[in-house]
Amino acid sequence: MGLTKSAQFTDQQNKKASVFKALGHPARIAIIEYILTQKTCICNDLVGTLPLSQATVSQHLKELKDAKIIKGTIEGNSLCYCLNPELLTEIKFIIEQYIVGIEQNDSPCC
Amino acid sequence: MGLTKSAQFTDQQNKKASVFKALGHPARIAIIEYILTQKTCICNDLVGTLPLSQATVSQHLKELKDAKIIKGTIEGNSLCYCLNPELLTEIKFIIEQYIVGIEQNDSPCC
DNA sequence: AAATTATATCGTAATATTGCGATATATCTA
DNA sequence: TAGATATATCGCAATATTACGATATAATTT
Repeated sequence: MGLTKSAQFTDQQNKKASVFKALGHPARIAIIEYILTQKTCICNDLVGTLPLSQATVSQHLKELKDAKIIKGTIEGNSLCYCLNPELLTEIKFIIEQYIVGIEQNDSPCC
Repeated sequence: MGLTKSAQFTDQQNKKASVFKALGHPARIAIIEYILTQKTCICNDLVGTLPLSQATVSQHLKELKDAKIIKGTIEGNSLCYCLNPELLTEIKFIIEQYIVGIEQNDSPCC
């Protein structure tokens, strides 16, 4: 057991879940919020900001990058990460659809 | 290791992360979407709908309930779960804040 | 009251995630 | 080119999550 039955759900459901999963760790929320405080992008001054080692920060960045929540460009001998507004907009739409769906239920019960 | 350093992040960051974490599993996305297809609330016809056992479905419902994404009321000898529009609206605000934050960066770089 | 139905919880096995030190890779600087 | 700097990846130990059968709880029906 312990193996998520991804094959049994739709691609859409798995895709949505993996984006939310990427947002589901405080370090990754902290990374997103740190990027927002910077006018330009970040490099690994994150390592100085977060209570985590360089290896761990790099791992979290990778997860955010894999989920396309952030994107990065090479900037000399360091990497420059930015938030991806397109993906955040998609997430917003998912949640909005859910809210609209609730409102359309003409007989709410709880 | 493997112990998330929650104490090192802000309450806000931990709270946001735990809501997203609750959304970060395809079964829980499927549960949310199933509730949306029903005019009234659900009980455990979910067990017939999802490829998971009753125990596992109940566990996922508990996580959604703990995160306040759904709320339930007793309905005879079964439980009736509904989505919580307030919480979904909060999630929408979090994402919107991030999007606004990006837009206010006058020198985007990626 | 006994059987049925609906749901929750316990215990357990398996997989996944988190975190870090060590090491690899790649660019920049002297 | 050698050393410094920035980042990624490997390998491992520890904790967390997922899933399920068995069992508990509680209301409903017969």
